[in-house]
Amino acid sequence: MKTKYEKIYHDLAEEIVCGKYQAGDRLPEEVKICEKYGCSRMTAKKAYDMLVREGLVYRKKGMGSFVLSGRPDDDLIEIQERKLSGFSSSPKKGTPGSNIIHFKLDFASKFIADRLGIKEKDPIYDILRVRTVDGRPYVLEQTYMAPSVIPGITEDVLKHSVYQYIENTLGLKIGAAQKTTRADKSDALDQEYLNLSPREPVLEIEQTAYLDSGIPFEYSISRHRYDNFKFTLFSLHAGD
Amino acid sequence: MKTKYEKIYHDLAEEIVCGKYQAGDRLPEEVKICEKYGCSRMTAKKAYDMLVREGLVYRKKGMGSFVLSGRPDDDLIEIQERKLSGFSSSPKKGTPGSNIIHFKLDFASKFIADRLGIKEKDPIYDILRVRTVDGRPYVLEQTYMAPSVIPGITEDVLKHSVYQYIENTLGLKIGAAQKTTRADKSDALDQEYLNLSPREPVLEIEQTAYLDSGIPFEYSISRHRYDNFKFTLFSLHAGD
DNA sequence: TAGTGGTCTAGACCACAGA
DNA sequence: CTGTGGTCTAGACCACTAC
Repeated sequence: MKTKYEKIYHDLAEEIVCGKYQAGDRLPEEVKICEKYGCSRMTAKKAYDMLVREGLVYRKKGMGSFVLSGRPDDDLIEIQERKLSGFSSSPKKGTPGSNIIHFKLDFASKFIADRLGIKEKDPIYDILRVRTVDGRPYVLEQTYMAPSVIPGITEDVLKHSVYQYIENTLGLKIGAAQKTTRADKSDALDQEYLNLSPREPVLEIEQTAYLDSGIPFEYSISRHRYDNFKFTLFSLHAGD
Repeated sequence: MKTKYEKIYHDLAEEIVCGKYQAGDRLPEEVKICEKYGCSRMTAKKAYDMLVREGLVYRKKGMGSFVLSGRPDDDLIEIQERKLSGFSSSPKKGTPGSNIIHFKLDFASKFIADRLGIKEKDPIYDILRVRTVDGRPYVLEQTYMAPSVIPGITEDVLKHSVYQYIENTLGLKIGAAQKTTRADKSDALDQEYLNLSPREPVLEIEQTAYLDSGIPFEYSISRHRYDNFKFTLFSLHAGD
């Protein structure tokens, strides 16, 4: 929590997700926030704007600030594109697991090299994993990373969290990601590892993730079982 | 273009997409923008922040502001979740069309009523359309809207743009949308109207769209052919 | 050291909603 | 009318980068 507006934002977000403020409730006006935190209105507004961008809060001139949805959930695994804790994937119930199918060092193809901003035949990590919930597979993940950018990946790191390794151990900051989503027929690999029949499709998410410095560090293709995965997004329509 | 920061944002975005600034180019520093537009640094920064959030620009302390990717495109129909012009769907080449399969007034089911914030059995528009490019179908769209919120929908409005009708004719402002994406097997309806075989899947996008006032005005389910549609998203990782 | 962006302030004026 | 949020300013200090 380095900045004031982050502190205010986190406090409010916390109070919303923890139910102190329910959907429809009115939030403190900016002036109240200013008094409480000893800040100017610009700073309070900046915090509120972040909440608005995430779809947690709705504000209207002359009326005030109100909590929007505590969205209903169902039993699908869900990625919510909210920034509360980065990319929050909520496996709901069940214990998550991860099986490494292969983890090797390889030479980059032109295609991969382009996406990672490295040269063809530069070394890359080539990782294929199946993620499971209660032992049942739900996603097949092919990941490529350049050791020149992210050194020291081990099976142990993969078993835990690559993102935590990058941020905590390497001290790098993750910046942004570009994602593309498609539906596709399942292929032999999908069918084997996700336990699908040939008629059953997958949801593919292709992602290039960037460090804070703008350097791409990961290119991945995730293929999800069609029947237990959804991808949720909240998007504002107009400019700030 | 009501506000200064919108004007600055639009000017810069225009210069980027039109190629005056290429990927990697350095953009004017804030002080230069301040001089050019007669504004304060806060205002210039606000415009730049919008560009950063959309993934068009990358900034770094002590270095400056730089254009990021003018992304490569392929021949898939693509929805890009950038706010340049709301939700921009780019059918690339070909002339888009829209066939209305049915357009009727009905009574809301509990499910639909919940999503549109109306009461069960309140009247709703029930619209089923196929969108085409060069006569070839690519998406089957089931849309529900409440006449109490969006009155006066006609086939003529549907032939053009519902969103333009809402903003220009009704003078309402569109605020935000919540979207959920899944893969699914195609059903008989999909197969008929999208010309799919039973083995071929669809990409389903479920959307609730809200007015600027927070009132939901549209609930829709779009089922896209799997082989010519993708959904692209740029997302920042951390707080502002 | 000079130049950049990141944060923050203490005001100001406006537009809008409600009593 | 008051209270709300939306915009905007003219400065300030800091952290970082490059030289």
